[in-house]
Amino acid sequence: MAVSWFFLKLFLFTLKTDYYQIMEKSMRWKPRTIVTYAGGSRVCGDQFTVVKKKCARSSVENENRDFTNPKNASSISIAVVANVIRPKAIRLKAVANHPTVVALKAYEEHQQILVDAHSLPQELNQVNCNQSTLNLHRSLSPSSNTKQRHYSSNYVNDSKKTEDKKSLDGYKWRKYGQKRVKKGEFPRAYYRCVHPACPVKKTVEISKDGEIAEIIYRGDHDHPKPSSKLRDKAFNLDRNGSTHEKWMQKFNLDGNDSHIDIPTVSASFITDGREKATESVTMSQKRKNDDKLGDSTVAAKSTAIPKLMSSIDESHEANDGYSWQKYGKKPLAEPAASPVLDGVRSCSATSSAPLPPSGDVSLCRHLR
DNA sequence: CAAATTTGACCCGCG
DNA sequence: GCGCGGGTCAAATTT
Ligand SMILES: [Zn+2]
Repeated sequence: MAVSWFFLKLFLFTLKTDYYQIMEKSMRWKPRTIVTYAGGSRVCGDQFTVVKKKCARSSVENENRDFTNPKNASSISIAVVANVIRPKAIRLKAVANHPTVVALKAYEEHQQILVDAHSLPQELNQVNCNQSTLNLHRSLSPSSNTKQRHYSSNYVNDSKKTEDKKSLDGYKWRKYGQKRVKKGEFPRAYYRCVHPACPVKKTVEISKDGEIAEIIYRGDHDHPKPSSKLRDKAFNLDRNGSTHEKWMQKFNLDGNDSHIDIPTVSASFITDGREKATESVTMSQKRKNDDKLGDSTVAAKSTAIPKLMSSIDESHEANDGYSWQKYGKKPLAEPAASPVLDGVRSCSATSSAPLPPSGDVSLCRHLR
């Protein structure tokens, strides 16, 4: 009872909290020593070791892409984990038929040009839950063996022609792994920013039915967000063409980059369950073991990094506008009769370190 | 050929 | 000590 009340309170608080505020805070991650890998490069601390990779050819089946079904794109969900109080998180779910969402949907249709999902105007991106979900799907569903891409009809003309593969968040990522988590119910993809030496990583997760999408950002970009000419162009075009205003007006959207209320309907805590300060040691240790490159400068000086989860991810450039590259993937489907899936190490050692000064209650989880 | 993904194997903290 | 769970690695593939 008490707990419920508490949650209710928190929920109400959340409703009042400006979405942007949350996101902004959430993006203020703590810098830390990094041990990242980008493409064939490995970055340890300030060092940069490049590891060349070979190439090969063949075709591999991947039936783990069911969740990319376009029909799932219709579901709108937003998950934002904010460490409001502490390294706890809050999950927000958007109302599917909220005016804003509807407007966005209409706006999309209105877009004659099949603008890449990544190229929508920023203010729209920031609240386009539906699109966000879409993007998630795409993000998690690279071309399948059937060479088919399950993109929404609105975005068929995909990013392949955009200057890069930036996600809505404005950054470029490289996938480096994918796993089934939570009893295999949810596929989770791991991405890291492709920017050299950038420590930021993010994990994207969606439920089987595609209703819940979560994005967890970890780390802090140490570089500016790459610009998106295409997006800017599309935005300006429309804006200058008067249609922009019309639409914005019609749907009561704020034409400026000001705040747009996110239709929140539910909130729940997400406990990490691993909020102990243990990463510092374990991380460097693990690295020492793992690093065959002989890096030992991994001073994993970690301080608790709150966790941020948001399906708005790609829709909120201000938060993560960096570039990422995929550099791995995990099996999603039941490895039929296949050997037990190997476990995966958990490194999300989050600590309960004090919150950042500036009242930075944010959300992020420590990055190792 | 290079860059990006896919994937099964690894690693490791934790219960 | 054992196994699970989750994050990464890195060779194999795909683009
Ligand atoms: Zn970055």
